[in-house]
Amino acid sequence: MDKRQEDLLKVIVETYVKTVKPVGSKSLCQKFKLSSATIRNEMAVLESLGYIEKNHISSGRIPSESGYRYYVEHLMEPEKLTGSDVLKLQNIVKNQDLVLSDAISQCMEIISDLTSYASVVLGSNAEGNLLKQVSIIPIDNNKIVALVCTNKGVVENKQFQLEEQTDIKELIKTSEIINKMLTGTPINEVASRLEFEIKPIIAKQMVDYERIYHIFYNALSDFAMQEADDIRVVGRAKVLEQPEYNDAETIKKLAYKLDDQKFIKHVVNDKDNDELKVYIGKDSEVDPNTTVIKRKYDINGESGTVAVIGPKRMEYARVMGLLDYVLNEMKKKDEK
Amino acid sequence: MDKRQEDLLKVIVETYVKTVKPVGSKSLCQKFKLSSATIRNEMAVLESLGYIEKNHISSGRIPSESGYRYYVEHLMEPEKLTGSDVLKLQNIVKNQDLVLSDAISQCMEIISDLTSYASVVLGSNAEGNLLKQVSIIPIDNNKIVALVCTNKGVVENKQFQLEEQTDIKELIKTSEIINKMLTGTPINEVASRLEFEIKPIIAKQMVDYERIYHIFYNALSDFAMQEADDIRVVGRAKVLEQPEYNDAETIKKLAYKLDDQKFIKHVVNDKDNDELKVYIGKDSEVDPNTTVIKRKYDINGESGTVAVIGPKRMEYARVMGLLDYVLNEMKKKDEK
DNA sequence: TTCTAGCACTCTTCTTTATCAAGTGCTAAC
DNA sequence: GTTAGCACTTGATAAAGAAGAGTGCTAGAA
Repeated sequence: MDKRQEDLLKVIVETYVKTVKPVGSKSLCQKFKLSSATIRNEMAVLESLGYIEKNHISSGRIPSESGYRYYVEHLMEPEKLTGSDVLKLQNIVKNQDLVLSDAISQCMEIISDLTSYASVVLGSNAEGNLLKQVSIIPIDNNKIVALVCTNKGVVENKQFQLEEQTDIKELIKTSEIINKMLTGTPINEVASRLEFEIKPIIAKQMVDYERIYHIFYNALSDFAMQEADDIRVVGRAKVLEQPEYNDAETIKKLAYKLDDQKFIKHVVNDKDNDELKVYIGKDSEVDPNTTVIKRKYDINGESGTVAVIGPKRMEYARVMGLLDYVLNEMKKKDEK
Repeated sequence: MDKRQEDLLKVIVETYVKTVKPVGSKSLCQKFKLSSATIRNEMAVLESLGYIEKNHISSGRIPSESGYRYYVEHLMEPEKLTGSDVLKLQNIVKNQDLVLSDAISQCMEIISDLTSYASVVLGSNAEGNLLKQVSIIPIDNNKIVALVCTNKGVVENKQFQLEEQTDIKELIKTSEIINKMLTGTPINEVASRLEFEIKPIIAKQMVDYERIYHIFYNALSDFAMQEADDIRVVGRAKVLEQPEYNDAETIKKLAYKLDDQKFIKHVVNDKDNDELKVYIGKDSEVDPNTTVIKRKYDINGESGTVAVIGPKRMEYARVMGLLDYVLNEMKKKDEK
């Protein structure tokens, strides 16, 4: 591909992204100061290379998946944000109260708003977390809340109904034992240490130890199952408005997938460990017309993943720019 | 309306609910042992009363909104559950660990699954809750988690980034003061008492009291704003599969509304204080083809609202039966 | 070589037209 | 009060035609 062909591909992608209409040769004459015939010839080359395709024999061209990929990898660069975009994000970036994970969540909400794509925030997996503290808060005579907090500040709470014979004092005592012995334990090992180290101890001291064990086991096991890492999807409904989703069946399927947390987690999760990954079309596993842009971050030990889900015909440069901006600002903020 | 007309309306509603096709006079001959002409005459009466309508001059009849309403109020009664439905719900009902609110949430998930409608659980509004306890958990030198727990076991947690000069000991001390002085305060009054009672005290004792006040104010104000009462919508995507939603525009709009928590909260909230309320069609505010069945519960002081959102052509009797069953079982369980 | 004008061809989209089946309302007779 | 019969309306479906956009290819110009 020579320079002119690359230029042509770039213009085709960007035009199609804007107009959502197949790009014809005539419409590009002006821009290239060439006749439509010449452009048609060049287009034929791009088509034979697999970068563009046509819906039917006499339609304009649209970028193929590899066309988009080539565009993302070679032709595009992250767009500088506009003033108003910066303004909207600044509110959050400047807010000193916000902990990293919350700040990122809120920024991703804004990004979803700005772009009309869906955004995903996958909190740092609890896997690496260490147990910080468990607490029992008595609500009334037969109800308690068990709280579990990790060293990264992830909190899980669960209510339990007690039976008559269970003594709240014993529960609290057990929580103290756990805090003394298990603080600092990786969260996914807690359940087994609970069984083999804590259970024997309380078995000697307490009447209703089975039940007490059961409660802590339950409160802690959510983490072990990794259900605790919270995934948040924003803008599910907004992305459906994109014009390529114009068929009832497609929309239903897409809505279904976007609503399925497990699936989204799978899509966004560590299929690859790259810092930046763009899954275009079929690669997205979401829908042949959909792209997922995924970025991992690791700022001062706190790591996680953010992603944007939109049509294949996505404003790649803009989204990249937005993500760059947010993660850079976060890094800056952390360094201060 | 005489008995025969009521029967006819009932059959029309139930047939239409099953088939999603306008009901013609011929198809009812067998069931009523009458000629189609007679049925047509009776249908004309029902139509003049506004209970059924036709799409166009020569189509079969479909129930109108008031037709459905009449059906719900006079012709239908809650359906007894099938064995398999009971079986699926029993798993949750029998689980002694589950606190009421969790049990109800999980039952509503099952109901959404069984019916393919969306279900909503609106946790008891935090408005009536009283402050039980606030805690500060230090995560590391400059990060803490602030926990707020109410007398009904609702827990809210929020992370805060500390600045250098803020002393964690002072934060913890403040939390103790709050616990001593404000426990039992209605949650929506906490913010103002914090300002007028706590702030003056800590102002005397602590250097960085402004910042400390700010943290607690923030942690507590979510409740005051009533964002804390958690609403959960399940089956958002599933309900879109209903055959009446076959137009891309309609589906998008519906998806949009179901994804909007504020809107759903508005729909399900106390427009009326009735224990059971059925909003049919336009009354639902969701979509002219949609019905919302809403039930409030108050079991042992814990109150909340559950709702089912489905097509206007809903299996009313079944949904009513399911809701009856769940709430009755919960009540029984509580009495034990 | 490289570019361009011209033309036949293909395919989509939109509109028009015709036909079919379902179901109604009405009348007259049972 | 019920029914048979018939004219009529409407939506849905398919077929046919016209318009428009855009292509590929050929032959000639720069």
